[in-house]
Amino acid sequence: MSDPTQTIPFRRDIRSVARAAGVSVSTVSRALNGYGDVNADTRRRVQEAAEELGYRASHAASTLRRKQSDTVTFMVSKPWTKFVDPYFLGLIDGLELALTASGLDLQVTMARDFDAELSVIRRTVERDRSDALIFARTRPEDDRIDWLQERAFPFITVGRTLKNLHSFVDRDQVKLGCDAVRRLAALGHKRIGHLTTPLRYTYSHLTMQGVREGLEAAGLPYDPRFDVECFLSRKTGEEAVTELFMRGQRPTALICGNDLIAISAMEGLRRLGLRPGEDVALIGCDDIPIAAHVRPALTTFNLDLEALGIKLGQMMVARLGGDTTVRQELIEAPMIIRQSDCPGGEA
Amino acid sequence: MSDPTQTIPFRRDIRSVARAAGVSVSTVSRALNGYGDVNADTRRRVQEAAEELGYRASHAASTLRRKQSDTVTFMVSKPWTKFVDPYFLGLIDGLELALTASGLDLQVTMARDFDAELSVIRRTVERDRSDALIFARTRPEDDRIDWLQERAFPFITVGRTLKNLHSFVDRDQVKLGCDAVRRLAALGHKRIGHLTTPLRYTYSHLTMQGVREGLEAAGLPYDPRFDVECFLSRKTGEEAVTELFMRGQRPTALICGNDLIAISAMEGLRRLGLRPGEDVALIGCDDIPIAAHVRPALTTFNLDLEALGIKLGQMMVARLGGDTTVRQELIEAPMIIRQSDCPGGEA
DNA sequence: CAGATTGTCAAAAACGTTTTTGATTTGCGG
DNA sequence: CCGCAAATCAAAAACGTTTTTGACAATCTG
Repeated sequence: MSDPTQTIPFRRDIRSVARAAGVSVSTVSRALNGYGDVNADTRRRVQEAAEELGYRASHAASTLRRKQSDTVTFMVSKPWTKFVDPYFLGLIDGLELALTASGLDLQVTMARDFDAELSVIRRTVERDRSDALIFARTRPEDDRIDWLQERAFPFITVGRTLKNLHSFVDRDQVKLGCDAVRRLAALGHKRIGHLTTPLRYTYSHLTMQGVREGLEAAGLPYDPRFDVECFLSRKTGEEAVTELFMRGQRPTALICGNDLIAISAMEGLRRLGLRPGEDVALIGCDDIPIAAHVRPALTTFNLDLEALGIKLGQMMVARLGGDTTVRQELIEAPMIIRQSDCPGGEA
Repeated sequence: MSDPTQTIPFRRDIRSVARAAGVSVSTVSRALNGYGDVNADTRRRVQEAAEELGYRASHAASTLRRKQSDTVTFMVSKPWTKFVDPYFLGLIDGLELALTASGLDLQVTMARDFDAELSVIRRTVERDRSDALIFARTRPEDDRIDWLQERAFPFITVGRTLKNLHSFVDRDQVKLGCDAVRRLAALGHKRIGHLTTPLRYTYSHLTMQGVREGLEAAGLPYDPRFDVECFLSRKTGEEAVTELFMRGQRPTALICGNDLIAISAMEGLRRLGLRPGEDVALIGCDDIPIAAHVRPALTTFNLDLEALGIKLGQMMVARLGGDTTVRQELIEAPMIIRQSDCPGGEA
């Protein structure tokens, strides 16, 4: 049994405030929402009464009447809930900062699995729970985006699609892949493996594109047999490395789609009797906190996710403010050079 | 400019459905909400019409009328948004599973800093956005809980307080601390350091209590000089180790409040010329994904957070179903023995 | 067969806001 | 001193549901 020492059972609706302040209901509303035609003295009286009673407008009633909830929904998909993905948290941090600065609430909902994604979106949109949507993990062709565009519902994605025209923020994955190759090529590597993140996501394709461009720029041939797709849930970097070497490819360097793949790949290399960072160079991606602490310390790409989130939030504020121009923002990811990318490349 | 091929501008309110089905508004509501007094045939017709139109009841209107939102809010505090904390994600995963199974929506909001916590709670409660609250990182005396109890607003915490009587789920931290000491004592260690998580949280105190109980059970003296508080944002395990050894204490084993502290402490040991897992034993806590991959692989405590989340969700369902009995559930955390807890203890 | 009961539905009253409309006062120029 | 504009506010009409009330049949009971 809950046993509160002193409950507060008072009715805290707008009528009580009106009574307490000795004005009409409509005046209370105008006073609290900062409208013009209310006397400064009256406004003060109303504000005091509201404060006194601990009154705040019911969100449901306000939303119903105004037809907007001042709420933005961020949908997070399954892989992020299962694996610890730094992406998610830093991004939301910045996003929340930008949104609350403009009086918007951020609300996060989960999509348990692939199919749930669309149904979460439908629940949110059809029930009018939110003014706009944000989600990531975009795919080359993404039916979530088709659905939203059919209904002209505001949304911004983190990541691109290859089919639709829409606003997004994204990391410059192409440049990232290119930079990784350039770095390794400069260190003398000629056979560069690529352990990619799942290819169902657009960003994996863009990284691959960057890798290919980098190879071309370095005058190296592209051989698809040096690519292995890593599914975080099933095939770790360790297994990918094993597969790569079993296949007969013997890369002297590995570009890894993320840091967990890279760290796990180090394990795989050791199992094959190779020393990561000495016999085989590695470059990761994301710079998760542990990346600096593993041995050899991981060379990787950082990304200021909070900044990305802030930019995302500002774009959303503009969009909800009525600006419907499509904005597509790319962020550069600087390389953090540590120890895992060693020279190499003897035949 | 967004350029949807085919927008759907139709009004999708309950009136349209009523018109389409040739019945009254009230019948539509009763039919869709599964009430008894509606003919099976009529109900089918209504459901078809609703399906056809893509109708769902506006959440705001429904909430306003029913005075409940069928929504539970999980408030996540700053440290979780800044540091990658596996706690958060797995827990929410299970929680969401249990809640949606009962038709409740989970919604996550962020509290940017210490002060924001109460104001987030106030926004949620006073504006009636949610039927109940969940939050973690409880402190020995927690004014969030005072505030909620004053208002008799439903909530469940993850973690305990030392002052109030309320429902919670928690890990059995005392047993955990005790187990860690027992393990190390059995391995021959006599001088055991404790790098605790921040003491403003209750669970740190409970772990310390467990450690003390374990020492006593093992016949070892408790010396507070072997405790160092680690603030994740400022003092990593590395610095804590340095401080501990500089102080002149030379523990042969370290119990670390979480795995990041432990991994960072390994670094500190190496810097002092000591080999973690050989010269000094370490036990971490939480079993984050990387714990198995560092060298030496970290001995730590696992916790089935998804199970904890499910339990939490079920408690919440019961609470919102009208059951107001206080429930306090403790989960045991099994030790995962790897390599970092070596024998030791020679004087 | 009268009266009571049931089954099915429509009408209308909420829920707590915001916004429109219009009424009353006040200030002001002529 | 009179009409006109500006300032201030109250009344009332929404917003889209759910739930209560009650009306009308059809069915049963005695």
